[in-house]
Amino acid sequence: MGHTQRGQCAKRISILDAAAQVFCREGFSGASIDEIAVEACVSRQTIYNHYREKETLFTAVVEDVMDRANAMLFSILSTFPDKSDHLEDDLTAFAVRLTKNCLCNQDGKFLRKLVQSEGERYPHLFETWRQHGPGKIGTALGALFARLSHKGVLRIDDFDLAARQFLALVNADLQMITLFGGTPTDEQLESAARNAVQTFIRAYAGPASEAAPRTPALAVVS
Amino acid sequence: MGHTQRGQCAKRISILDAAAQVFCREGFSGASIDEIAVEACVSRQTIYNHYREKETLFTAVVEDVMDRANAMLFSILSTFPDKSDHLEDDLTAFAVRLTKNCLCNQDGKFLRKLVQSEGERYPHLFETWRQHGPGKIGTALGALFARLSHKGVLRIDDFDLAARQFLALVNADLQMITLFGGTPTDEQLESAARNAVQTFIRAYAGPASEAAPRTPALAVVS
DNA sequence: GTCAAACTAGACACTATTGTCTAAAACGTC
DNA sequence: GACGTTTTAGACAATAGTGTCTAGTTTGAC
Repeated sequence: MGHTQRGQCAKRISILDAAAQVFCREGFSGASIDEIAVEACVSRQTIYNHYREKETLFTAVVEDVMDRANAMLFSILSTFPDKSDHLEDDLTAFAVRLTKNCLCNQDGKFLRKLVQSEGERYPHLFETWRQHGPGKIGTALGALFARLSHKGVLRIDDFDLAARQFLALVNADLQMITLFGGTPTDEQLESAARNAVQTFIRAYAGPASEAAPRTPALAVVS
Repeated sequence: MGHTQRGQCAKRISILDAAAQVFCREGFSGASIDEIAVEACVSRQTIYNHYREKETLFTAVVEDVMDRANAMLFSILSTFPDKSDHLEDDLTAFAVRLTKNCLCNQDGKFLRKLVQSEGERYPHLFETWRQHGPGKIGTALGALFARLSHKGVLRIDDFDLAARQFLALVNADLQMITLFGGTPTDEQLESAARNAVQTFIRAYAGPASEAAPRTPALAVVS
């Protein structure tokens, strides 16, 4: 048993990579092993050697993409602006990083599409993703917003809610583009992020919810 | 040629209905004509009589759902609060109507899922939908927000942007639920709508954007 | 160079699906 | 009840895909 790790590993990666693309393009039923084999420059039998059957390959691909996506996600989360004198610019830059590297990249597209189309068929597979991915991002972002709130930079009651709304706002301008598999340009990313951050800051800046519950009359500039 | 409209029409509806469910559940490739026939309580040949082939049936189903969804959408849009002394409550109720009858119902689920999974394969089919559906809802909602803004109830610069953000905020709390095909409860709908409306009003209420212009250049649209 | 492991190419049985065809049955109208 | 239309059930060929098997080839470590 010589440790031919490099060769095997290269094939594995090649297979996973090709399978991800084909599954994403055609869905689970529409993807054929032959197609994946051709795209991976590998014989069909090799695929069956590594992964017993189509479903095994599929779950392996999903787990692989999930791991990469989560790693990237928390890597980006760690760049959340901790101290900043230009909150709008820093939050915008953060939002751009987040969208570009997590939400709009290859893996993000794959997960959005596959969760949507095959999520109901593989509940446990995607539920772990939901917990470790979008579930965690909410609370993690929430914790980061909590820091900003405690510093008085923002005035936030419900941190998790604010995090969800932040993400939703960032997606507001991108959804139409990303819906058909399109990739937004850098300008679109920038614009979407800035629009989102401006609205977010307007909603959560200034001393609110102290005297007056939530009705208007809030001075904006600090 | 007796006008047996009722019988034929009933079959057509039955087929379209069953096909929508099966296509939604299994995707285009995964759905089999036999399955649809069984679900529609109809022989397979009848399907081939009405729709020449699988693809014809699929486009017919999509167009059918699109029409229903658009009709419902504009029906709900017409209930946008025109005059209101309780803006938050009225906007919340509107958001609940919108989510319940358009975004989270059977047709909304179908369109979200199928646009995502088959959108790239049928560009023209879903592009018309994009223009007549979500494309129009943005501008239509934008026009309604413009009215509120001109009355001084809200202070909005970019109406279409505000509309997109309103929709995004409403979805913020629902995405996690609706992602796996789940249907939110009335309480969840209410809560999501209220959270969204409160944040939206906080961002767009009060005299803003006159003393401190937040950014010179926005409104980037390609 | 040897050797074992991995890879390849192709044939193979099996199943599922599409779309066609036919003859019988059901339906609705007159 | 007769008639035309629609529906049905089933057989049917054609195609495509899965997963297995085998025999031959490459690869990499020693």
